[in-house]
Amino acid sequence: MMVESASETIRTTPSNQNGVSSLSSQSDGGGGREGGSNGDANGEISPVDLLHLQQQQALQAARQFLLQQASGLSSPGSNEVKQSPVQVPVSMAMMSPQMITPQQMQQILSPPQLQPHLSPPLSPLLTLPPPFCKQQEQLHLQLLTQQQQQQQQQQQQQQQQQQKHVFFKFFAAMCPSDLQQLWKEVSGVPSTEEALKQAEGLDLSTNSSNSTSAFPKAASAHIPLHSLPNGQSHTPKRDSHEEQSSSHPLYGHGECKWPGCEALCEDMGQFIKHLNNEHALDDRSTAQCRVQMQVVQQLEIQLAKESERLQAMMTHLHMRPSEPKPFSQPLNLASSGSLLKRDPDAYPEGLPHPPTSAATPVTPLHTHSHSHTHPVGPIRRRNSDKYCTPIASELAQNCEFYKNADVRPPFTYASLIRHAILESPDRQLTLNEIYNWFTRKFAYFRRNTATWKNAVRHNLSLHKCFVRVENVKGAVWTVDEVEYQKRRPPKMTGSPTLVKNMISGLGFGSLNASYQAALAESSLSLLNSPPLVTTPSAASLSMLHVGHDDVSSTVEQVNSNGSCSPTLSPQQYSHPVHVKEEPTEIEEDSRPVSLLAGITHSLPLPSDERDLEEDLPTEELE
DNA sequence: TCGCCAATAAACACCG
DNA sequence: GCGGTGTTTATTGGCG
Repeated sequence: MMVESASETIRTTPSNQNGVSSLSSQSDGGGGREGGSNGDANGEISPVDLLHLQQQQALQAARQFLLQQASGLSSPGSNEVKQSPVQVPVSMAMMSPQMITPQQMQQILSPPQLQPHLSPPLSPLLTLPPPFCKQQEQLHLQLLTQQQQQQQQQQQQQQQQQQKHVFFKFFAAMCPSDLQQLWKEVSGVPSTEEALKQAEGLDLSTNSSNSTSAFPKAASAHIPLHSLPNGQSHTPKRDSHEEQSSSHPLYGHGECKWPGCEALCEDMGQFIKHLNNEHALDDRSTAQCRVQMQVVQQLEIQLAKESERLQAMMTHLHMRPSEPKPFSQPLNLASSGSLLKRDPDAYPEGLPHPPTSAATPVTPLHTHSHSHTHPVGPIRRRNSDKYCTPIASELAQNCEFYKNADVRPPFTYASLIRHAILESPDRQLTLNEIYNWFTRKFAYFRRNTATWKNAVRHNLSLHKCFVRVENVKGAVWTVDEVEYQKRRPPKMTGSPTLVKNMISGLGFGSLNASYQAALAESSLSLLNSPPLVTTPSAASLSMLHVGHDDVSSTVEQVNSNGSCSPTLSPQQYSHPVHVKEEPTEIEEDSRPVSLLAGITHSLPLPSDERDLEEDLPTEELE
């Protein structure tokens, strides 16, 4: 086979020690991504416009609904059972007919009709265990409680803007005008109608016109005692009143809860009369219901988004929605999967299980759809290769996760080795350094050392993309990027879907939309990275050498900047292997050198038997 | 079912 | 002799 002496494998290129390595520190997580798109949109709400008015009313109702849901006030109905609100999944709560009170709306939006509007990611939420629902519920509660406390204690406008930011973030899916309106109402900035009513002294809430209490009356009034975390006690003065009067979903606190109405009604009879008179089945009511439907739909969209995010998080944590695990428990992520059958000591006795992401501050973001299916724990398949997972971005986003969680990274050994080498300043590592990188970056590789080290050595020897170079200190391993890109090229041409993914996902300096979105969701400002391959040749090579995870490698060049470890500039990343230095060191700080040029530099290998079956696929360069 | 590929295990050689 | 390193082969299993 590949019987070649060590000297034959040594490939030396007169390269400088340009391991100068632009150690671009991880770009500070920008955040504020939503600031431009969502928060700044100025909702021009014309008070004259009936539609806008109705929308205002609907939004207010949505606010109240949200607060009700968050506070666990399940229903103001007479037979209301004060049970823990977390019993009801949020998605189900969203579907509560309270929201669409009029019967005609219930007819219009029967559950079967609503189903298509619910995106699939909702399903896991529906099956979420109560603890998880509790957590989400408590998140909402915390958000609300924090808002209330802060607003009650502090009057600083800056803080209000912060909360506004949070709120906008939460309702990122809603249109800006709606968001602004929602915030306006939630933050207590009265709308014209509210201001009018408050001026008339119709507001019975305790905060009435208190300028310091910007929190909406509905929020303070609807948060029950039992649902507050930490035993905080909100004692709304209306509790007794509420219990008495809350016998109709649209009636509470002595006033009509019809969106935007807030008409005072002494008792239920008066309310019923008011309801029949003012909110009869007419065009106006129907339009208001329509607006309310839109509000609900937007909330559902937001819920779907959040659910999708949740599912992605859970998927990344290898939590099956149908097989939920409490967050407090360490995720035995390596305890299932086919490979584990051959992994007898997945959790060796006495070996402390590294904390999982539940304990780590970093929430890993997994952007791969395949994560749903691939087995947890040790995996044989190289997901990164198959699904073009950007290893660098994955590692950049979840480096802390992998450091702490005993989770096998969804990458092949080859990908990891390559990443380790390319991540090094000199793009060359000794075997021991590769070992150290593995153990340093992945908690998973802190055990079974014999196994994976053997695998590393095996991969280093097996794959032609890894070049062993005799260095002064000994042997170091480098990456022949071209060889790496050339791995399994025929598969690509034969796989239309993959090709399609490549094309759609590649592009010069651009990531596909979903990936961008995923990145945008992350705390890393990866998109602030400099453009991709700068040199045309390199770009074309990266584009055309679309091997399995070539997209990943291309994307990696961008995302590596977001890595939590020393990273490489795109040029460096795509730079061909820069092997050991020669005595005749030629200053060749040719960062922008193309991959094509790199071929001539680092791939002489005329008699390299490792390249037997390989010839540079010229057709790929077309 | 088959082929490809990666992971795993193991054997062996070389070297300090 | 020992351990680290490197190479090679065989086997297994996932996946298209």
